[in-house]
Amino acid sequence: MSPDFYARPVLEVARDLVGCVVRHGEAAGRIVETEAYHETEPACHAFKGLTPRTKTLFGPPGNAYVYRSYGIHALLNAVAEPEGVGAAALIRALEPIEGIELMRERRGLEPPESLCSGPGKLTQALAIGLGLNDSPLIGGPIALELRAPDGRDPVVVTGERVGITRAVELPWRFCDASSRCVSRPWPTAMRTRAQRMRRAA
DNA sequence: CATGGGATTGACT
DNA sequence: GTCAATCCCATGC
Repeated sequence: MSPDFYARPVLEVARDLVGCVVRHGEAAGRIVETEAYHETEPACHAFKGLTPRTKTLFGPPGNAYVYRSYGIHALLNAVAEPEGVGAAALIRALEPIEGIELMRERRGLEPPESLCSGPGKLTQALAIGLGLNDSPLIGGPIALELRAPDGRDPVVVTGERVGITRAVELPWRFCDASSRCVSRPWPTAMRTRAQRMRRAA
């Protein structure tokens, strides 16, 4: 993954990350869900400007932005857009590929589709903590690989972002409709698809 | 210095 | 469906 990949509009980065692989140590997973955040809209931490917390967001593209959510969970983002623009793609769900037993130990016994089906779940499964904030995604402890080795193409659908109270109408969520590991609630496009399959069954 | 609010999750009614 | 857990940081006095 080259630095140029991240120095692009965050909507493109978020969309193109679906189908890529995140690796930390012995655990790896295929990205099946992302969301885009940009300084020009109020749901983004960078909306308020440069503070100690948002310093990473305004820094070089291709770094990890890891922050604590609800006092409990660490959430993983990839910083996007040129340096000086506050934007990042939130990685919200993975399909486990490698180190599944390790993920089970870290999360407690779980069916594989529940190990990484949420932004707080996947950081726990991959042992990604706040100490990795601002670390590079190229040549750093967290690695992002361009496409899953199985060559499977994601079926990318968009939807509204989850868990926010402002700018809720923006369709800046990207999901792989062919995966069962996407977090709830599923976007309308996927629910429709599931209903069709249920009717057919 | 005190307060309030989350880019969530899991347990429970 | 509801709700608590838990902590960093932004804001205001």
